[in-house]
Amino acid sequence: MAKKPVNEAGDGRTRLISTALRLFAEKGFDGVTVRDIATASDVSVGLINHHFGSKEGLRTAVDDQFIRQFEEALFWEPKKQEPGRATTEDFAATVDEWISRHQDTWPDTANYFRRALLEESDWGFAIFARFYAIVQKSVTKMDADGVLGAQVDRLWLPFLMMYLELGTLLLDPYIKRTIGKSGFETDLWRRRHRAYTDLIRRGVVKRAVEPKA
Amino acid sequence: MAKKPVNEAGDGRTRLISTALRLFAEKGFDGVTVRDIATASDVSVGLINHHFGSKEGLRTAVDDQFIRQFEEALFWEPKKQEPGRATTEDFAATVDEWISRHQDTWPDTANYFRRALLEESDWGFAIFARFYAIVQKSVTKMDADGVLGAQVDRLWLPFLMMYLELGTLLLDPYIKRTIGKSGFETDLWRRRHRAYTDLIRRGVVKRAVEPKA
DNA sequence: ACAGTGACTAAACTAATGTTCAGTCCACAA
DNA sequence: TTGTGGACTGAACATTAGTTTAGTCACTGT
Repeated sequence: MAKKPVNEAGDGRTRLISTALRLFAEKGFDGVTVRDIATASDVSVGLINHHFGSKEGLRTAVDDQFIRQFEEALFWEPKKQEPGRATTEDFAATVDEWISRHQDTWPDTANYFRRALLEESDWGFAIFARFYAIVQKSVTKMDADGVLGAQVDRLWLPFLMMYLELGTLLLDPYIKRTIGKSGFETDLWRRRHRAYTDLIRRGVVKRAVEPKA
Repeated sequence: MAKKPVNEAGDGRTRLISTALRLFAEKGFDGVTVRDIATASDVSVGLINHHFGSKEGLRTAVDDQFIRQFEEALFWEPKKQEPGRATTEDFAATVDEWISRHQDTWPDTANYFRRALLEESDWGFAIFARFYAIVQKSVTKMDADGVLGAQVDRLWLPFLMMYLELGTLLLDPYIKRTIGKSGFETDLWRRRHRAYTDLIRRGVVKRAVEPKA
């Protein structure tokens, strides 16, 4: 080999972070050894501690990069809305758009997120809280606009909506094994989107105000 | 201590399994050492290998017991139904009943299940598949009874229903941190049940056939 | 040219973790 | 009483995995 002129995928530090993200996503933090990561990144073990102090430090760096990647979607704010129109769709649409823009790295991202949520990391909660605030706000808005039925449980609705929104993220491996393809494949994902909004709207919106089919 | 007359909680083997279930649920398989388990079970390390051959063997034994516990709910079959009545409720009701009957061990059960899904174990998939079959059947039945709207996506509906059903199971730690109490607390769980069935029915059932509020 | 800085390596180190094994104790059958 | 078997112990063992460190190399500023 030549003189190791900063690998095609960046320097050691960069490669370590992106490789670790992928491996953590695949096998979980405890399921990967520092040697695995080093080998896959084509660097020596020592470099991990050189750059990040410890394996835990590497995890932090990975988390940071992950969150930075996600910020865009996370700090989304609802734009001006025409009253009477369900704003939940805007949120879903933003997420969809974000996903399609990151399609190449999406599988890793999804898996990493899945594990973070299930491992109950602090930043996993931060992301959850952020999601919750958005959905919650959207529900409040709908309520203020008078499109929510009287019987609707204002406490549970946001959570149920999050279940529907996060369900594919958390359970996609099982979707895949059940129907043979990922729920994130473009056509399926689009269908899911329609099914989801239809379920929400027709279940939640008062019949009198219900939009034309 | 006397002569170690089979601890109040059964013999070593029994205690190891139930303790391991709890610890695995709390910290994950990799997050617990055999010494942790042995100490908490008040036996020596060696006993684990004596009975189960390896830590992995212990996991298998724990899985077996867990599945056996779950069998009742898993092998539930819908009873005779009055047509026109949404059978999804029957399933949800069965699950609710099962949970209330196992209320004492429920937190561990929920956590263990959560982790199993995350780890994509084969039996985790088996349980998922079983759930899916039940919900799927229920949907087919509703369709045959003509209570499903024409626009409803027959492929996604079962999954969306599972999301709603499993959501609290998977995300309860976050619910707890968000509203201060577990979604499984009796009153909240009951409210969730109502919110869920209401969301499903009014979103899914044709308006013409919709049951009296 | 020279010292310094920082990325990077590879072997050595250390703590931990799963496993093995020789041996104890007790129940039960011959 | 003897002895056989299984539950159980705990120290020793082997391996693994994270960390430390001495040292190389290339580049930078003086």
